[in-house]
Amino acid sequence: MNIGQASKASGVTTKMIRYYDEIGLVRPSARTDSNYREYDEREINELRFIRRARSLGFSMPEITQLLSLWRDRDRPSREVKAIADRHLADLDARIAEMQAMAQTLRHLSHCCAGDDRPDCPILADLTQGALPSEPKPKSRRAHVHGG
Amino acid sequence: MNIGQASKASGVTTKMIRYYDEIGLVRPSARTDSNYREYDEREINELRFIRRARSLGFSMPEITQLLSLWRDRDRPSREVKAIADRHLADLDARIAEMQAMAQTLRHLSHCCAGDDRPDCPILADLTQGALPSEPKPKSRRAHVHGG
DNA sequence: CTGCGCGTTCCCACGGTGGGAAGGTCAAGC
DNA sequence: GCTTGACCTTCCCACCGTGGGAACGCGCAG
Repeated sequence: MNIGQASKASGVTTKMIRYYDEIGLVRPSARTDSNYREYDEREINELRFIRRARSLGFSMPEITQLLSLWRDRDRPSREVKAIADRHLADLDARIAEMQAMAQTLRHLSHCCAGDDRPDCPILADLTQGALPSEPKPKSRRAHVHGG
Repeated sequence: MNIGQASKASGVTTKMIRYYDEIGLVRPSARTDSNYREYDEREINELRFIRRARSLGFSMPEITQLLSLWRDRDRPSREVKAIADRHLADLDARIAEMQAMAQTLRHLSHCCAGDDRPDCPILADLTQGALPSEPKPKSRRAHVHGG
């Protein structure tokens, strides 16, 4: 299978397949005399694996680990689970962060008349909002706007 | 105020202040003879505005619009609200997407023993998961993997 | 005048993805 | 055989923010 066929079979663009080759994630099993990449069923599956993993939000480094675990028939599922759980925690944190943004925005939007007049609580919030506000970096941590 | 002072006053790094200058978002009101950027109170406020807007997840294009509305004393709050609502919808969509990922992952993780054995529902999902899933390419177009 | 901190510009990197140019290859049709 | 067009190759560039750092200029204090 050449790259185009691999692309159709895996649902990964040729650009991305070349990129995965370049970064050493999925190397074609062979090259033809004329330097065309050749992929076999196994690599197609790896490509699909990556596609699926990306759709679950895994980063490339995580996928690299996942893929090497996948290739190792003797992996302990513990390791896979650890990666998944770490990613899950990360995902949850980002969701929480975005929900905080959304909630603030929802409130602000709710308070905004949205008419022809210039008075706008949204701009008002943006204007004064989030002053440096760290006169006492005592025990509190974890600002929304991270620094 | 030079860039360092502006940075302290606004909470925006000097790198970012230069970047905002470069893309024309916030230009220093003046330059000294020796080409140092000079910022006045107004620009410090704009910098803070941007910082706050970014903390709410607005993109640079959105901030560009927001900022020009902020500068216009006669803006209709309608326009501000429209931008905020669009961003909010975008945020909600991304949250939903990430929640779907998280839920799938949570389920998979839950099903994974996480021990020394190699059997792993997480890898199993990744392996076969998300087949191209187009048994009937009838009227539908718009492939995920575009040509 | 020297030293240091701060300013300036310019380039590079990241993560992933896509666009496109310039050139080689392959299969099909004449 | 030769042409054509689709496909392959590599290489560079862009995005969006953000940070790192080099090379060089400036300002203030000793």
